[in-house]
Amino acid sequence: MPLPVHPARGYARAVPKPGVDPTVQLELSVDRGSPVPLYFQLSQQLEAAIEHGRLTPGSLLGNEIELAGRLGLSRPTVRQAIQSLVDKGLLVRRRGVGTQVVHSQVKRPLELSSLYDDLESAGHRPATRVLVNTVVPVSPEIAAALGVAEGSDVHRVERLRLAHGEPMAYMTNYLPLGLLDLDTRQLEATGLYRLMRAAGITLHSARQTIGARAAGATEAERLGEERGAPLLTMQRVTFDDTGRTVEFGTHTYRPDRYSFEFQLLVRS
Amino acid sequence: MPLPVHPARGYARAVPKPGVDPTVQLELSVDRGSPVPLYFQLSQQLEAAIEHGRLTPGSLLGNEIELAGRLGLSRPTVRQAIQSLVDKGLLVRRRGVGTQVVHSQVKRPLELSSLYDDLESAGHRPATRVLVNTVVPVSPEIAAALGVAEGSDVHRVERLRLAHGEPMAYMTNYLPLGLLDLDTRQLEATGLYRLMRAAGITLHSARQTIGARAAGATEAERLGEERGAPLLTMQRVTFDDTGRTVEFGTHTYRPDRYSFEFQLLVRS
DNA sequence: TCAATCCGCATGTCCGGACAATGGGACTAT
DNA sequence: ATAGTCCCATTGTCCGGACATGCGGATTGA
Repeated sequence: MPLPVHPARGYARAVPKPGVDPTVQLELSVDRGSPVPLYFQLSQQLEAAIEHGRLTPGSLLGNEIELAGRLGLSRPTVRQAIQSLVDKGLLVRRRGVGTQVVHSQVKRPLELSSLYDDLESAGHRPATRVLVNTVVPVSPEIAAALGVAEGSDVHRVERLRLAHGEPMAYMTNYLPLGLLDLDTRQLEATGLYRLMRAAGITLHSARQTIGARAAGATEAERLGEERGAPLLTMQRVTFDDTGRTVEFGTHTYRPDRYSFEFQLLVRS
Repeated sequence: MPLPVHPARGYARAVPKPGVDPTVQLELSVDRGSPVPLYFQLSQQLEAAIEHGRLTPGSLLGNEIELAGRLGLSRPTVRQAIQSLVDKGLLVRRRGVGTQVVHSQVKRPLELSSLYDDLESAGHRPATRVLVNTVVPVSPEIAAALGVAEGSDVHRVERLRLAHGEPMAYMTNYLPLGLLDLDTRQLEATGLYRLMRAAGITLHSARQTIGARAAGATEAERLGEERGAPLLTMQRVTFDDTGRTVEFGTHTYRPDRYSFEFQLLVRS
């Protein structure tokens, strides 16, 4: 490049370099008449563009000011949209550089999901067999986990989860009384979490432990395994957004038919 | 105040009800001379107050406007501080009601952490024995997982992790060449993630699979187990913030000595 | 006594602007 | 060539204000 001598303090305007992706042109638009928040409309469109490859990994998003001007939005609104995608792990911001699409195939981060929903969305035709659905006095351990008084009663539900007709998980759950009524037919038609949401319970968080152990005689038989076979185990305590403990569960999985898969994000 | 009868449309000022926690008085302050962002100073103080019980679960935080005025900050700044704690699961906002501290004992959510750091912070005196530290040509599977060309070479590291002198995990890791140099002494002194961070790699996300299986003869011996004993397994692919794959690992754990424990938040 | 209605409160959304801080490239001097 | 310096682009932080929206309690009416 000949680089003509420039007068003092004069810089040549940066030319888009062939190797580097310039600002991507996208058809973005927002509907001010919609009740959907503007930042949400924008973040959804950006997410869809990433999903469909219209925004390629590594490409810059164009600076916020210009993007805001192009859409007729303010910068805070644009920033709010971008921030939500950064939180999802789809974008990375670098001060002085810009915002770019993350290369790797980011799926969804680990979320508090029900086994039933996971199987269903994976096309596994889940089925549930409710084996026990009663009310029992709590043991000291369960009382501690659920945070209820030691003499009280709780729901006890034992279910066998099948996929493609084969047993996959054996699940024992305890729930405080009065939160929701556990109808066996409903329990066989859907998952526990969906019932809780339908009952107006807003799930907030859960504490989980995943481990493994050898199958005992009875639990081996439940899952169609041999005694001593390895089992994948999960224990979970779930809280709603008021802080109440809404569920405690102990699950065992056949490891040849189920494993936990998820994506983690670094919180920085 | 004797509360004189008010004219039409006049409502008596709400008196703090004895049963409900009123707005909590806290000593909060920000230092405008500090380079630490104001919203971050505030969120840290709030988090510390929750941690130490000065903000009790269920108590209201006081409305944002008043809080901003008391601290001499603007509402957006206060909101940013509060939002970061909501994202951490420590606070819950309800429109028309206020922001309150979550009841349950929220620990930290699941983060992309190293086994070494976890053990160390739990006071388990972790030790590492590096068994293999070489460069090998990739197998097709590893090449696919790491996203490198099929003829190329990669680092291969095999380590045995001990806690209290007992074997707990056997870890095999593959890394692309050129990212960092793997010194065996350093690998025995700390964890792999810490080495990566020290080499200027910014971790972004990881894809994990947790399962279980019966131990084969050789892996049983490595962990001091019997053949056929249940093992907890984990596979992980880690990406940095530029989208590069920086590590692929296959780990096996003795389930009587290790399990995965974490907290999940519902993303709403 | 109970249901419908109204109203205030607190958060949710959005705007327009200002200055700071950082990363990288361009230029300069060695 | 190489190291150092300067400047610029872009995001980070912060402000003050405005209106919208949903929840809950108090009032009102049947």
